[in-house]
Amino acid sequence: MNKIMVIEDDIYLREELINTFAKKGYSVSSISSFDAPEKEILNNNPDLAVLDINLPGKSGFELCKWLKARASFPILILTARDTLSDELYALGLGADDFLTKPCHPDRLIARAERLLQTYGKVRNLIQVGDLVLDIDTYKVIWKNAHVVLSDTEGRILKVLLERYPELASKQELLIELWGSEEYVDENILQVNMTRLRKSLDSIGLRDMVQTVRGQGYRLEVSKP
Amino acid sequence: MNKIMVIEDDIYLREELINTFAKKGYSVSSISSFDAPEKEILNNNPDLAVLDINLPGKSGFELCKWLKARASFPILILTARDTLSDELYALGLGADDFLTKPCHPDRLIARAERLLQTYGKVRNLIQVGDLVLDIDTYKVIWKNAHVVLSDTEGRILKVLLERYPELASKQELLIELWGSEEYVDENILQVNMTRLRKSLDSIGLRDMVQTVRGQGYRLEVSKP
DNA sequence: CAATACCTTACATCAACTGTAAGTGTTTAT
DNA sequence: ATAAACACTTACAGTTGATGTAAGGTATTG
Repeated sequence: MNKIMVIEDDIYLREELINTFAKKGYSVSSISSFDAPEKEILNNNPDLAVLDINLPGKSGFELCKWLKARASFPILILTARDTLSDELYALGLGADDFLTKPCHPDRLIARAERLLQTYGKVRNLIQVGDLVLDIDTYKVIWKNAHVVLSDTEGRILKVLLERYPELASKQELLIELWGSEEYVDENILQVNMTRLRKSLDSIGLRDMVQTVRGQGYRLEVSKP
Repeated sequence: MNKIMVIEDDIYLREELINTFAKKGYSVSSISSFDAPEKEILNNNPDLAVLDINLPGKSGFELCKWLKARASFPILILTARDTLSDELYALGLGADDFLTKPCHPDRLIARAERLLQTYGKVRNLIQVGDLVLDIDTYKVIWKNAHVVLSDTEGRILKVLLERYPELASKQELLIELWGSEEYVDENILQVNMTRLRKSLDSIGLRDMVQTVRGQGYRLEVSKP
């Protein structure tokens, strides 16, 4: 069954939420510490996150934005802040739904299940800005165009997307793609960079892969 | 820009909705007759449908269910019926969001844009029951498993899914896949059926492709 | 039990992907 | 200005996976 992660600091509400989902048969986990919640959530790799806004430390808004840039599970915001501007802000950050407390358990369940169903179709996607990469098939979607990359091109783009907005060093790429940086001709990386750039060009993504002389490569993605 | 279709019988509200979306730069269309709205909507092929519930003739609920079985664009329900049971019913039918009138235009826009963004990633998918096929890459997703089919296998499955729940005749398949049914050895279809079945087996989809002796093949898909 | 329809496996051909090699272009430092 | 270092591009050949053909096996029907 699907894994749901509850990120809520009020202990009573948290237990109630866990109960609500557990009764429906979901495997539920929650945050044990709000010192570094990001890592804990990513490591848990849930199918859905239910997120409060008013948290100790990093706010739910920040967390939402941070997670959306890295992970591909849906985020449902559940908060007592019921103003329209909060809702608009959350949706703008990429939140997938926005419910206000108090919320009827049936509504919460129904909304959560809708998200799980929708995202069941889009598993294994990495999204950065307008760009989407399917890591099973290396299909790249951008605006209304798409192209299917070869295996090597796709693996390179995957590394670049995972490092974004940082650069990926030549060493990292050589190790990730060819197992070692020793005894591997750096030319193989250059050749495949050319190939990747050509493929991305074909759907209008010119100059997306930028060279950082002496260090590596970096993506330049226009924000949505 | 994205196409939005407004399905609302109250003429004043309809114009207001059209205006709201048009001002944001969307291409908006609406229903001209409620005699046979299904065909008109499908022909229009929008990126998003905004749907009222209380309509003359077929109700919005029925329409939602009918569309979800055939089309792949998101449906946002906008209605004056504000009970929880209405919302649960709509979400259960596959509606992607449920807003109640009166609704602030900014909220409507934000929710609509979120749906457009999410569904931008899932373009070119055929879904029947729990099964999803990406027609660009022929990736099949089922429950938590997936497999990428070869070109020929994928094209066969695509035809089978398009004909579902009817059968696809051998002639149809031969013509669609190899251009003609004359001078094409029927064995090539059998060979590739074996290959397709083997691939589907590998993710647990045993006996999904059924033979109808003397006629063709049919899918047996367990409903979600 | 024979005829028909369907299934399976092996094999050769073909196309796409990949790494190597060699040569060209660009940037940096002296 | 010029050489050295770094990066890019193109061509080529080996390898791999997909595809259609062929041949033989299995299942269903009357």
